[in-house]
Amino acid sequence: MSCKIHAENSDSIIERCWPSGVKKTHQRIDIFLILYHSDEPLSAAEIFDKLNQKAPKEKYAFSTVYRNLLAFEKVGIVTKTTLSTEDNAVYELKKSSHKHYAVCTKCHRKIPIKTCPLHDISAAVKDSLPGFEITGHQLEILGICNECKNK
Amino acid sequence: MSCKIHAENSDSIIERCWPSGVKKTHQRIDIFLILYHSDEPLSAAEIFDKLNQKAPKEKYAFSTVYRNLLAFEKVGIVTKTTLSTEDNAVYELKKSSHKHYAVCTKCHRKIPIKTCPLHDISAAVKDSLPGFEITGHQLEILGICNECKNK
DNA sequence: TTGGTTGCAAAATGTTTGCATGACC
DNA sequence: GGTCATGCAAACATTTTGCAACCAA
Repeated sequence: MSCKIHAENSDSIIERCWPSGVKKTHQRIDIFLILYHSDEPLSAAEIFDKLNQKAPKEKYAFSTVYRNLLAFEKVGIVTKTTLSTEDNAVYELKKSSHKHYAVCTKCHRKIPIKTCPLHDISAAVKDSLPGFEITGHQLEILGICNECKNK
Repeated sequence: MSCKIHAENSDSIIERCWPSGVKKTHQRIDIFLILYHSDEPLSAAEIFDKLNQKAPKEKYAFSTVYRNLLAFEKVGIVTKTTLSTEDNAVYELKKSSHKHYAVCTKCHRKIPIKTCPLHDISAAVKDSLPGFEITGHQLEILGICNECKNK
């Protein structure tokens, strides 16, 4: 899944990225790595599926997934959002630079957008919202992706 | 609720705005008027509550709300979205110019933003998404509203 | 009159919680 | 060894569906 030429092994990713104050369990580590290697936000169900397809012998509970996503969110390394095309929540690791997605309204594919077109917009918005302290924003571009268009 | 100086009465709103091909029932009309007079997107539960507080003698079923919101969506006069701060879907009438909201992350107040800062951004985004046909976008500004800040 | 719409109840999702067992430090 | 995390099951919330009675055209 990783796009790096020299794939970093899981141990060193964990060593480098693990949040302090969070006990390591193999379930947590597995969930973290799935998020780490995904280039799009995942639903709890998608994470659950990936867990079980990676290690069918292991047992994972749905509640474990939810509880750990919440735990990660609390220590600030995971963001929970809801895309406007879906009814359920999706989760992703907070990256140094935040991300936006182009969402295909047909296949629901989520394509990360490299640039954030909003950095200098905040000021303009600020004028129309006196007193409102902007802490962030969420942007989705909706449309039909290349693959769906050619069907 | 209406901000107009000469409040338009319900009958003429319905006569002017009712979508063709949709049978009129008093439940549908009530739901439509609630959406019409709201300046923020509403959840199915909020619409249901408003229905029953407006006319406590009448009976409305939750399923009626959902079915009619879907019916309105199908004929293209209602938009269903999910705000990133909430888990459930919200609905609003499509207005001639679409709207964005500033969402307070504390009280979840939704403040409509007058301008859409994205019209000329689409082009810039288009470059980074070859083949992706942009049909729309969804933007939320997150932050703390004036009221919450002064608590 | 007749087909679409409603209310009710039940099912289907998605998410959260209680509790006893089990694993990490 | 004590504490916190897990699995399981049950609770909960939101949304969808089946069906008989009902209403608008």
